[in-house]
Amino acid sequence: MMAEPVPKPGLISNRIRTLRFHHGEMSQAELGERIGVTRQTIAAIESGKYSPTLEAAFRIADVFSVQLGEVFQWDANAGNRAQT
Amino acid sequence: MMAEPVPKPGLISNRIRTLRFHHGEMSQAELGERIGVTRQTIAAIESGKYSPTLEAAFRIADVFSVQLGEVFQWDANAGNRAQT
DNA sequence: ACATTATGTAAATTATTATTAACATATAAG
DNA sequence: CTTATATGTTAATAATAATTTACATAATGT
Repeated sequence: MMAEPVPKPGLISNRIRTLRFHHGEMSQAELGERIGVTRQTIAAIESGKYSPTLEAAFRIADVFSVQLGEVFQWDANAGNRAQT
Repeated sequence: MMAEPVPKPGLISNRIRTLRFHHGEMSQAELGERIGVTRQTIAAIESGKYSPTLEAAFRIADVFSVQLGEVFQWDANAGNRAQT
């Protein structure tokens, strides 16, 4: 045994990249500055390496003037889905 | 010097307690079971000791069949408010 | 009185998110 | 070619969330 050396595909997806481009091609660095985290953190969140804290999630939605649910989507059924 | 031995009043408030009572007086333990965390974690989140992970927040909202924003409120202006 | 359930809270440990620093590639500008 | 910007990625460390175990009180029921 011993598996999962991989990150976390995760049940939570996000639309950060799209939203950044729809907001003047905002860079990861600028978004990071605006919400108070580093650009590496934005990159990690955007690529789904891990999920942001609830506060960071609220702040990101605020930057784009949308609801939290329009940035992050949680798949309630991931995990217990039919196999094929 | 040396302050803040206290938790974190936090910019994020929640209505978990109210929602639990409006859903058949659901106990902290049951809510915890339903979303996959312990009752102590629910107690800590409910009392504002710290914020839940984004996934836990989505799961809690799902249990009560409401949007995440109806359970957790983020005060965008906390921190930079007028002083009386 | 005794048992059960719900909740509060604390300490020690584990897991996860975030940080800084570093080095990489790609692109556009001059 | 050189410079600057944007992004990808990794390692080591720090900060925060969650866990288990434990003990406490209050309320309810028998």
